[in-house]
Amino acid sequence: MPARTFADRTRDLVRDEALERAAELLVAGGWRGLRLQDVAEGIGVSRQTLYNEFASKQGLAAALVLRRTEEFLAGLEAALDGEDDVYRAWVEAVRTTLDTVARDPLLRVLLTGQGAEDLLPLLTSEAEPLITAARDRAAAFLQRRRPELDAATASAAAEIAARLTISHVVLPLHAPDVVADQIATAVVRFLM
Amino acid sequence: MPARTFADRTRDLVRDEALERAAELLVAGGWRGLRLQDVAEGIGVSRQTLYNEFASKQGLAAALVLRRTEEFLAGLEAALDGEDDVYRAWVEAVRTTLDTVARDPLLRVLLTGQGAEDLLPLLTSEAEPLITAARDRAAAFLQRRRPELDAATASAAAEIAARLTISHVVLPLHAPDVVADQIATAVVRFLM
DNA sequence: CCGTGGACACGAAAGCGATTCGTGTCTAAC
DNA sequence: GTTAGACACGAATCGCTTTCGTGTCCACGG
Repeated sequence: MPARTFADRTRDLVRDEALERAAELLVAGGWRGLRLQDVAEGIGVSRQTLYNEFASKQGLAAALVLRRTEEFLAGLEAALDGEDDVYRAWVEAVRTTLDTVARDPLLRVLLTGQGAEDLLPLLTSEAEPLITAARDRAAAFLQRRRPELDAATASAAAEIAARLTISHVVLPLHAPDVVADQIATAVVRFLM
Repeated sequence: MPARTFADRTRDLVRDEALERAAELLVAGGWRGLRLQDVAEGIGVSRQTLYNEFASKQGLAAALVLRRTEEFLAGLEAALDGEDDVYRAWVEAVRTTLDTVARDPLLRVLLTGQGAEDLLPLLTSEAEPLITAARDRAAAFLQRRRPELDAATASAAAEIAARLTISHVVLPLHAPDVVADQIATAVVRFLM
């Protein structure tokens, strides 16, 4: 049981607001345009406090990436678990992913690594892990629903879905509904 | 019957050598580092001759893209038609594509649009068409082999294969053989 | 005749100091 | 424990000059 003192709670509050504000400024002006001064002023603390909390600008970025990653994976898992049928579950997961990425440039960079000249310098070490993380969570979902599947098949199907989804983010040619149906169909048929 | 005069043949020879030399210099030094002067000296003609033949630096790039595209598509089609079984044909097509792209940076740019800051400024108008062209040729192959397929299904299967292949070019996680098997499997199962 | 080499204007890029800006650290004060 | 202020240091920016490459023209020569 965590002994959360008052100091702990204010600390978390600062982290929350700082990351939120940093995300806004980051997508607005890029990595280079992000100044710690602005983040501090934006939430009403001193610049020094941010250094106490995140150690450096890179540290803040790392915390930001960590948070967005977890949010995305949680949303993905919720979409998958929200439906009984595997096909419909996957349709929902793809659709929400497309939707989320469409309105969040930061997530797009984290997932695809596209147009990152100015956004997040740590994409090289974070873009690939996020994709494999998404694949692994989706594979786990598959094995939860279809316990008879072997791990390799589930992982392969999940990876196909992840790669196709990202591909359609990078190069959209069809409506999201059509894409979601195609990917979900490919997955269920791949599973025999 | 084309009346190919001597002038026509020397003209084609100049085009061939110029495009070949330009491709080398392009992948070596990028678009900005490519000087028409060097191309001309490299094949022993004057700079003016290149302008007579390609009109501009952009014109040379366009001709280069056109040629590489056709070479790639011809190789793809040859790989597909080289096998009787659809699964094995697709394994070969994916494998040769991965192989070709691995050793040709220019093709990689044309197919993926990755790392094109300096290579080919016309990727915006050429990268997407090449992908759809590959999809359409692969779909045509499918309908040749399985005449009972409707156009939409064949096109969808071909697009899935194209997108997956490109995805594995951009972010390779497995050995080419494994990838080729997975993609070919996905295609044949997608076709019921 | 068609290719060549030289000449040219024009805009883009490179080189180069002087200067501003932001990070990261420290300290005195509340 | 947070804050405002000061600081060094490296990176980015500015204004300027100079170089470079494109695209075009023309007189010459095999």
